[in-house]
Amino acid sequence: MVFRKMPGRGSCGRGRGRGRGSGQVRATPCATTLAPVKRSARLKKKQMYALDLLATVAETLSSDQEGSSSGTDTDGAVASYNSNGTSVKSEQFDEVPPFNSTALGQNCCEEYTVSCAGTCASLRQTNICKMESLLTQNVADTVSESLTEKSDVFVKGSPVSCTKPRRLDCGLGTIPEYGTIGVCPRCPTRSVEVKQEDGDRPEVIKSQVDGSAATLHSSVDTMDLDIKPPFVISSESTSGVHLDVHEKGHNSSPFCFSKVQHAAGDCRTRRLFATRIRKAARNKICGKMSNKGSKLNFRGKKISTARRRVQMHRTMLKTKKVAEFYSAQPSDEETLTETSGTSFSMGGQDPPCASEGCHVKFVIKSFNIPELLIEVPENATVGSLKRIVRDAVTKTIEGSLRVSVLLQGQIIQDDNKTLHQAGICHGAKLDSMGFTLECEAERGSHPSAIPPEEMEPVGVSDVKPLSTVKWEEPSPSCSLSNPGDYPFEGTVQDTSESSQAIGTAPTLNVTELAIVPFSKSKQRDFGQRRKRRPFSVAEVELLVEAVEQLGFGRWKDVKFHAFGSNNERTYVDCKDKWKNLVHTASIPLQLRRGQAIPPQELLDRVLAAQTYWSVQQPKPEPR
DNA sequence: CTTAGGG
DNA sequence: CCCTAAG
Repeated sequence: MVFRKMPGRGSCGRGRGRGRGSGQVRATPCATTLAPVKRSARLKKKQMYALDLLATVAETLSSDQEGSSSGTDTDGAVASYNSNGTSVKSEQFDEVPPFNSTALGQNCCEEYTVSCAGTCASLRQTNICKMESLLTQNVADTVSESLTEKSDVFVKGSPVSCTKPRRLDCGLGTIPEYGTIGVCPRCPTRSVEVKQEDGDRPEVIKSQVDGSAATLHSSVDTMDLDIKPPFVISSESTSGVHLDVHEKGHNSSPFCFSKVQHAAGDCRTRRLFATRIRKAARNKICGKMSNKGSKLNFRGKKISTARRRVQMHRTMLKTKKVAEFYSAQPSDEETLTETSGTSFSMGGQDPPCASEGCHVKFVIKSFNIPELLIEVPENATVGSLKRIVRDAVTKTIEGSLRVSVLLQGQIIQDDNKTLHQAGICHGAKLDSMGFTLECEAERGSHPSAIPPEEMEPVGVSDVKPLSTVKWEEPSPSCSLSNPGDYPFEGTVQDTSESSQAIGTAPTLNVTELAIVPFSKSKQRDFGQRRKRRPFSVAEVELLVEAVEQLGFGRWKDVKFHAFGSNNERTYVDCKDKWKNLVHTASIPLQLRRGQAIPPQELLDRVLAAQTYWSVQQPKPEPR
C-alpha cells in the first residue's frame, strides 16, 4: 500500500518525535519536522493504527501479486499513481526494500514506503533473521537519504522554489518541481479539508474526492502532525503555491518524495521485519534529524504555534482524538507569509469585519480513523480491495462522527451559538482552537459486538475491539470455504451476517461494520494500551507464593511459577504488583485507600517474603 | 531480562 | 496497573 505523502503538509514520514531540530516553518515542511518536544511513542503508534492496518490488509492481499501492476483500478481509494500518472498496484508500505534500495528522491508523487512500514497485524513470524539488522540499517539509511535528498531541495533557494530546476513527472505531465503542493494532479484524492471560504456559503464542507484516500492521507498526516508546519507556504514563488487545494484543483509536492524501491522480497521477510524496520528507520531519521547541523540543515526556528497547539490538544484529548484542524488565513489572495506559518490569528488584516460578513476558514490538518479489520480473500483484486477499504473508511466516518469544537481547551457545547458569539471570528486569535472528530460507533455499532473483556477464551488475551469489514465474494470461485485463507487469522469471531452474506451477495459489498475482538496479544501491537486488569486476591496469593519460593528479582521465573506461560500477566506486572504490595504492606492501615484488596494476611506474607529474601540472597541463582 | 520511573 | 527506556 502506498501512501503518497502530502508533501505540502510537510509529511516526513516518521521522522519526528524526538528530534531536536527546530524547524523552518515556512515552506520547509520536512525541515520543520522536529520540534524539541518529546512525545510518547505510544501516541505515535496510536496515530498509525489506521495506516498500519490498511497497509497490512494490502500487504496481505497483494503478497502474492507482488511485482505486477494491476493497472486496472483508478478509483484512487488506496490507489497510487506512479510518475506517469498511471495507476499502479497498491504496495504495502511495510515493504522491505532491497538491500540495494535506492532513494530516488527525484520524482514527485512517488510512494514513500519505508517510513510507513507497518506491522503486519497477523505477524506470524517469530524467528529472527540475521539479516535483520543489516536490512534495518539499510532501510533506515535509505529513508534518511531520502529525506536528505529532499532537504537538498528545500534548503536551497527559497522555501518553495528549488534552485535545481528539476522536472517532475506528476501525472498530467511534467511540472516544475517547485511551487506545487499537495497531491498528484492525477490523484483523485484530497486531504480532508473543511473550510469556510470567503464569498462562499459558510460552512461549505468540501469533502475529499475520495473519502478513504483522504482518510489515509490524513492518517499519514496525523503521524506527521508535529513535524509539519501549518500548511502555509509562501506564495512569493512565482510558481503559484497556493494553500487552497480546491481552488487550484491540483497540487503537487514542492518536495520530492523518495521512493524506496523494493524488490519482490519475501513476504514473510517483510512481515518479519516490518516493525523493526519501521522502528529503526524512525529512530535513525530522528537521530539524524535531531542533531545539530544535521543533514537536513534545519534553520533554527521556534516551535510553531501549530505544533504547540497540537501538543496542547493532544494533552487535552488523550483518547479517541481522530482529527485535528487548524485555522488558516482567511484571505485567498493573501500571501501567506512566514509568520502566517507560526501564527494562526484569524483575519489579521484590516477591516475588522462585522460578524455577519466574515467567514472563518478552517482546514483539517489531520485525520485519523479507528482501526479497521478487513478481511479479503487472497484472490480479490487490488481494485476491489481499494473499494473495500474506501467504503469501510467512508462508512466508518459517516457512521457517527462527533465533532467537537474546542477553543482554549474548552469544548464549545452550545451548538446554537454563532461562531462569532463563541469567539471564533475573523480577527480573533484562534491559536488555541481545535477540533476533534470522534467516531462514536466504535462500540455498539454492531449489536452483536462483544466487549473484549467478555470474550476472553483460553489462550486469547489482549483482545481489542476492531471494526471489521469482511469481503463478500461476488463469485463462488473464491476459496472462502477455507477460513484459513483469510489474511487475518486472528479473527476469532465472525459476524454472522458477514458469514452468511458470503457467496450470496452478487456485488462487492462491505458488510456492516462490526466490532470484533482481535485475538492474540500480538494484535495489540499498535500502541493500544492493554486493558487494565487488577490483580485479584487469588492472583496476589499466587504471586506471593511464587515470591516466597523464588524470591524477588527473578520475575520471569516468578511470573511463570505463579501464572504459567499462558497468562497475560507479565513479569513486569508481577514486579509492579510486588512493588505495590510491599508498599501497601509497609504503610499503616489507616493510610490505605479503600479496602485493602489483599487481605492483611497476604500482606504479611508479602512483608515476610520481602524481608526474608532481602536478607537472603537478593537474587538467588536458579537451581 | 530486569529495573526504574513516569503515566 | 501500564508502558517504556535503559542497562
